[in-house]
Amino acid sequence: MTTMSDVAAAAGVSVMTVSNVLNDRPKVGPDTRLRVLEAVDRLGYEVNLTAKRLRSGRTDTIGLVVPRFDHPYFGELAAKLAVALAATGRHLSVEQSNASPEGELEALSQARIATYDAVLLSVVGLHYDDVDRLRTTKPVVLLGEQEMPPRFDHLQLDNETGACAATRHLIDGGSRRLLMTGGGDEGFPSMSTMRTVGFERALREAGLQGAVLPLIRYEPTDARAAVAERLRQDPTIDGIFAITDQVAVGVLAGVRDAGLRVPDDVQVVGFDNLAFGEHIDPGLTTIDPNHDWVVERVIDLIDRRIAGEQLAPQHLTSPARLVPRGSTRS
Amino acid sequence: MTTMSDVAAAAGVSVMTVSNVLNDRPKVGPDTRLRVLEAVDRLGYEVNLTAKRLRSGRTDTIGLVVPRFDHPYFGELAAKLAVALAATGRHLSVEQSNASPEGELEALSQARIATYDAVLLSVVGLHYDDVDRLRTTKPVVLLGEQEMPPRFDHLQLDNETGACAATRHLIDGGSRRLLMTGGGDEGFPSMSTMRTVGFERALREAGLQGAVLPLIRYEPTDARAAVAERLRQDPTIDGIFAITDQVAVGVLAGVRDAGLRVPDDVQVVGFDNLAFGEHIDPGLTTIDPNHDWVVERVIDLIDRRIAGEQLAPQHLTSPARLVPRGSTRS
DNA sequence: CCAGATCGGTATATCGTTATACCGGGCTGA
DNA sequence: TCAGCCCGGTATAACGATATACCGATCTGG
Repeated sequence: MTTMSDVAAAAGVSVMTVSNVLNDRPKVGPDTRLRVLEAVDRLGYEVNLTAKRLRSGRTDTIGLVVPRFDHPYFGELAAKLAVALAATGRHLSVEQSNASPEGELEALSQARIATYDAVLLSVVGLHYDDVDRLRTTKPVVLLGEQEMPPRFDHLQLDNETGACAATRHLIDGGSRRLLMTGGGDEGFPSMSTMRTVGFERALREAGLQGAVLPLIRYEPTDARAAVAERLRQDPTIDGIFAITDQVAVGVLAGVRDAGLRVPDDVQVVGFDNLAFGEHIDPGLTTIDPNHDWVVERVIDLIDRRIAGEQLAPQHLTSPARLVPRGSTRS
Repeated sequence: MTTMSDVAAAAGVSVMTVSNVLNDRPKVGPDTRLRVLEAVDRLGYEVNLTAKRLRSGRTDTIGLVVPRFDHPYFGELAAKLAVALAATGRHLSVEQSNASPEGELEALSQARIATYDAVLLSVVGLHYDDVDRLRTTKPVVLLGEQEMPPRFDHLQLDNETGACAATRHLIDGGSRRLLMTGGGDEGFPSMSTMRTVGFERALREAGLQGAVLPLIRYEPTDARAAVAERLRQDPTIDGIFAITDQVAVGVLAGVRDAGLRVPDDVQVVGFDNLAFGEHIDPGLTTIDPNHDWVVERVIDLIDRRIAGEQLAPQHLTSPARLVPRGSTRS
């Protein structure tokens, strides 16, 4: 490995001068700068980021910890974050929190967090205590709907309002016998609980009754089977609010399995606005989680925290917006 | 920040003893070990990974560089890699290569690569020269179909055989007027070129003719419009090989837009076996890229390289397998 | 009973940068 | 003319861990 001293020797200057040139610091004459750059080029030198990080205490890298890589929701969020961070010369590095089968949550160790300037932690599927254990020097921003220690900055979706809007949209489109697929009150304000609350509020306001069909896992396969089964028992259901778009995909298939048509017999609305929803048939009506808003707020927050600004823990809620497509009539 | 010296002082031992305890090295008595662990616990100490990395030269972290986070293909691969690496106590960190609008490919700098023990580089969308410029100390394994400097280890899919199998499957199902959506000979053995070659080989072997409909971007929206348009011009087309599952989603929509039915009027087959293909209607027949095989080979390779084993650059090709579903008849 | 091995533990140098303090010389201004 | 200032540049000490060599005591064997 060629180091800064090699370059310094080759250019006949001190290491500090090399460092100064490479970091565009003042105090270096134009001719010296050229000599150094030439040496850098000739030796193919590149800085050792690990050493730089140790000494400077900064990494110019933000960590994003997600429960799983293969969920499109996080992929879409990560892509937008990466672009926004790149605009200010920083990098995004994504890690998975539950990779080890024992669920050891190593990505949550304070040691790993300290290797970033800040960490965005998706708390979906994490427990209050897992997060409460964190004693960290670096800023941590929580993302997602789960009750978490209030000392952290925390961004959530407006799940209740979104779910309420989704349900109202079903009612406006003529549905009267509604089913929510996935969800149920989990006893704390989780994503599931809040969306269920929104669903029930819309029902109440319209003077209707509805049912909730709980699911163990919010995946298409489970949802498909459960919905088909339920529709066979109760073919009068004419509107389904799926707790996520992933579930909605299963719901669409389940409705078909039961021999019914979307949206003619049953309207379906999802939640998350994943990219594929636009392209399937019928297009999936859904609630948009406003990733752009989240990205903007998150970056503003970490910038201020990294700058050392003292402000009370921020608990922000992103507005949610209905995206009507072919799976509803409206 | 509490450091190792703080712990050493608190336990009344030297820093090396603390280090020895924390790394399970021998040469430390049982009582001393307890004293140290107690101090670690009391002070809430965790090692500084940056310092550890600088001194030891190892990071226990593997980098995966993908062109974009929001493509499900990479998400699914990353998830499997993360789990496999966790089994041996290592971590996976995912970066996006083209986050900056200027396409500066910073993730490809030798400096960033050096922050990992090894890097898996998805070369989709990269140019030969971008990769050829890399002078790196750490092992780099290329993933994906693109002609690249032979001095690197390189894993690819068997695109030609897969595409041929897909096309043959269409023919077996009764299609005679075939269209490939996306693809075309790019003049070098890219994913696009090789899948096109496979398509044409199957046609030739069956004594059929077919057409290729090139696409600028392999995304559903573009594919949908292009296919609908093409089917209106030529309604006799009765089988479509979509170059990727993402494209296939658009193709399915485009076929519907043209007033035709899948698979009755037009059979469709994709490539990549993305998770959603199982759940849409009709289920998408596709070619499975064998991620498990790739993960196994990749890990074996980097383990040997990290261990310093000298072996010629490995160029491996993963077998591809047909997954028949409802979008084809057979 | 003593040489040599073993055990528990430590002092010191080092990884490759950046922060800090400092230094000599040419200018400026009174 | 000389005090003081800026300019270009350097020497040295960290950052927080690990590798290496070494050391004194206790154990073992002939």
